[in-house]
Amino acid sequence: MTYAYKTMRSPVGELKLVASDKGLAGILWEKDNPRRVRLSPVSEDKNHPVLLEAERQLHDYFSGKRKSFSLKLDFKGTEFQKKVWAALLTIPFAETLSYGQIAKQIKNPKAVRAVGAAIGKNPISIIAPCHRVIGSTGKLTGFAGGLEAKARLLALEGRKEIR
Amino acid sequence: MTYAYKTMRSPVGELKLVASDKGLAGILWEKDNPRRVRLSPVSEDKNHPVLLEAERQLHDYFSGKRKSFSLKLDFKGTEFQKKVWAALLTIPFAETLSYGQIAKQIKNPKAVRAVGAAIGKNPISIIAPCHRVIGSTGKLTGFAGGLEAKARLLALEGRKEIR
DNA sequence: CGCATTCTAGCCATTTTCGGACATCACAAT
DNA sequence: ATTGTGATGTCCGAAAATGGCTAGAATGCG
Repeated sequence: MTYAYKTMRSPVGELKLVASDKGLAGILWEKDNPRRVRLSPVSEDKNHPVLLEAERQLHDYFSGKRKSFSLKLDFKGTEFQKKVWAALLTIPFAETLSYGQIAKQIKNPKAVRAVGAAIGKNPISIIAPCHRVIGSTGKLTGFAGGLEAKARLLALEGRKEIR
Repeated sequence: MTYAYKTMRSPVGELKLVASDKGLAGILWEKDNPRRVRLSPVSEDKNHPVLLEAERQLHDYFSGKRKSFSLKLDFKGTEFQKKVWAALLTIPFAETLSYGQIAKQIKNPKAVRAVGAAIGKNPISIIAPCHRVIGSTGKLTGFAGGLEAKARLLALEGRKEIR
């Protein structure tokens, strides 16, 4: 199976959208480490319907016209990771949770570091809002797209925990 | 990708023939350990052209009417293993070689045990004649289908190194 | 001695195992 | 305030174990 992809510009740099035959499978950063998220083989398809729709919704999001997404998503990962990523989808626009709160939510309160690792491998950035997960102390800790981008996204949503 | 399979009776027990879209990929023994050769997922297809042809040639072989096979083979394995299995194909009907001789033939004369291990994982038994490889002392040593079957095959080819 | 059998130490690709490192955090002990 | 600890899933590298072996040495027996 081969993934279709397409790139787009955004306020947080170039994004690479990736789709499988089941839905959107990835939103990757320009300088994303290829071993962070493994989606291959890929081939470019600038007219893929899922990718075009994703691009449209993202544009709306970046211009402030959209606060939630409606797309078929196809998460590739382990059971544990899928649970974590599903939890991300429940965080509303402009709100934040800590890694520990996510751990509790998936009924595995001690798996805090594991949650961190799983979020670090979130394939569908932005739509699965890993940027809304911050340290329990309020620090931004880490972000695949760079902490700058994390702060930028939160600012876009009206929060100012930028340090 | 899914493999097609079909079973057949033979003088050395029931055989399971497996084909990929590129050719014959396996001939497995009835009580073959599933982790010896990994070909999955599979689904039964009693009319698969490659499998039917393989079955025909095997029948001829067992009834003494055929001394060599002519089929497209699709070996799944590492580079090293493929080299070893390719060497097997060069052993003529009714002849035998030792593991050390195979090692020499693939220009890796010291990789004797590695050759043993690779032959132990030969996916296409009988057609890739692992039964024609015996210890340097003449002993039959090992065989995935059981030493009995090994002796049987060699006897069928007119040799009598049965101990 | 001569010959057969047993032991031993190398050899090498693959598989299995093990130990850290991680986008953490609550709690306890300095 | 700062530092240490344990709990957790996944990945990755390194290290160890595992074989369908074998040549040569050691051993045992007439």
